[in-house]
Amino acid sequence: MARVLSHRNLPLLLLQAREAVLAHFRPILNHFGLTEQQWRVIRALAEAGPMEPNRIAETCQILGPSLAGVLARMEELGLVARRRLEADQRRVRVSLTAKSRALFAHVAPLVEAQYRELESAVGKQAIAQAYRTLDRLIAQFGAPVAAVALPKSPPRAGARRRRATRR
Amino acid sequence: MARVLSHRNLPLLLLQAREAVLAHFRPILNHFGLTEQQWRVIRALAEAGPMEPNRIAETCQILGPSLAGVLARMEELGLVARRRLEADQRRVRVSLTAKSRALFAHVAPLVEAQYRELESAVGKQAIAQAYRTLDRLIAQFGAPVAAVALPKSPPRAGARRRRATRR
DNA sequence: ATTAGAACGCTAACATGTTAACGAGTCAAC
DNA sequence: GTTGACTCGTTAACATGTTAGCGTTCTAAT
Repeated sequence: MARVLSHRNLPLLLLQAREAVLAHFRPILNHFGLTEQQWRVIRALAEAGPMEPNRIAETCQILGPSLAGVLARMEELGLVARRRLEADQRRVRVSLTAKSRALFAHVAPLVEAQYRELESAVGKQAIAQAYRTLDRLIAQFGAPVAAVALPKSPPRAGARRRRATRR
Repeated sequence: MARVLSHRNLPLLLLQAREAVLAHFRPILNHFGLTEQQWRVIRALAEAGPMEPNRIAETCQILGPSLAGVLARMEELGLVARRRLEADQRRVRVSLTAKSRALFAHVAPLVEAQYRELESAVGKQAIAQAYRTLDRLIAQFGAPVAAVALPKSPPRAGARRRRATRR
């Protein structure tokens, strides 16, 4: 658990914290053959009901293009169902299946139990404190902040590869 | 900035917080053609001097296999140099080049400036508070915690694909 | 009725994350 | 001196993250 460089490097510190927390839950998900993202999607749909991809994306913090693949594989595995909306053919409704609902019923209690395990080891109010701090951080950093001015012709590390036009 | 599901979901909250913070720095790195990981590596080497891959990995929170690719591309771009240690031919010493040192000299002040911008917008002690909370979180969750018992034959979402032996 | 924009989900191309396993090098026991 | 366990960096195979751009559908202005 090396922690050099963490000061004046908030993103890295958040990454390390996330890893430290997630390490306690990863074994559960692996045991059920679920990826972390699949579990986020299942959990979101189980708690909030059927949703459209863009809502899932922002809820689960997964970008659209990633989500397309995640949902495709989950559909393949029979974990979600996708159908176009009658009213608007662009939009899609994603819902859980019987299989994923059953899976959720198995996994959720274990995740909750692990949570309580951590709470009792770390202290309930320490975790509550973390929630408060993070909530505030997100709210404050979400508001617009002035961006530093960037030089016009910077020394670039690597030229961005050009995209091949598809056809 | 949707924030449903965040409660009783600490990993997701940390992910959202990280994204909220990083959003303010990503434009700088993109401007210089750097990926987030490349910047972490350059910063680490600039601050701590030459290192071996396993040290870089734990410092930058990048897993070994990912780092192998990151370093290979960075070497290709002339951002790092790799050489085997004389004493132990398994080990490697990674160091910055003149090019990446120059790049660091350009980028670091901008990152610092953006940091100060955020501090003045959010409040210095709010950020200090975040550091304290995250440090404690990492320390406490890093310590061993009892793991919940897992069922023997779980309903698996997807069978893990078998690995093809290479030869 | 037609058409320019915008919304939505998606594909494309590449970089990275994750787990397993490999291959070369080291070192200690025999 | 061989052997066998171990370390280190890496490759392999697949899932996901990231940015650009495409194609269809919808909407609104003409």
